[in-house]
Amino acid sequence: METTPETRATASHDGGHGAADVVDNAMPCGADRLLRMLWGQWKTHVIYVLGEQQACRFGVLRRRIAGISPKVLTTRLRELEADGLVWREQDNTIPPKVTYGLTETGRAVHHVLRDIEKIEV
Amino acid sequence: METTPETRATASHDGGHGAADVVDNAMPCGADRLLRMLWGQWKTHVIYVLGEQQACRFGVLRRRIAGISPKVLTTRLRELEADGLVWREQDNTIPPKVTYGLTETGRAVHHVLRDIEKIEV
DNA sequence: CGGCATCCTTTAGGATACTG
DNA sequence: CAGTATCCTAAAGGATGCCG
Repeated sequence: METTPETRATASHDGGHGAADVVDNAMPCGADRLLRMLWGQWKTHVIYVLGEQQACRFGVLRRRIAGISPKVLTTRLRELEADGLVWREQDNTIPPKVTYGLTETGRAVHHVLRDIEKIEV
Repeated sequence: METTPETRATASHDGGHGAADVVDNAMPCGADRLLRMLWGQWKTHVIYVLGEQQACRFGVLRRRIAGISPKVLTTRLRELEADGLVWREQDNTIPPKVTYGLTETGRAVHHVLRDIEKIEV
């Protein structure tokens, strides 16, 4: 799902008969792409925690998100980094020190998260 | 995942030693709940299409969302309805006629969807 | 400390066929 | 028309354990 970005809207060959009910492929839904960056069990929590401070180390992040396993946290962070929502800074020392934070886009997302929170359900 | 709402934050027993790094269980993240309503492959598309008009019949909806199967569309609609984002009106006639639309909350979501779309990535 | 690697279980998503 | 029912595959998610 994450690996194949455009698996849909591939049905434009059309049998050849006159198309009147041809599907509306001009689906706007740019929000879909961004929302997809927020799918997955812990994404919002990561954004939240990172949004509360300027930067955060891996271990701290992990402790602040109760119940997440290191593997999953790493995966989430890599996804968010690949999507340009999170930056990562690594010290190649022993012991290693890796710091994470939100990018500008990440902060924008953090902001809409706060808006979403306000919706009464 | 949808069926077990609070599987996390269950680690408050604490060994007994002074707790300084005790996890921050007061995770706010109310956005998480709403965002979760938007997970799943076609949710945003449904909200979008329904948001463009006042109401929409099942078949129309299905044709406007290229590639979705009836089963999946039904599932998505049931989920959105259960979450209070979509209403459903059924005529028990033959042939049946079922109409869907956004609730007030659904419209609020549709609105933030438009905001999210504006985020530059 | 901050990860990868490996394995496994659960869940989501979809194709197809049938029905009130 | 608007769904169910059944079956199947692909991902996501998570529990270890090892390594630089």
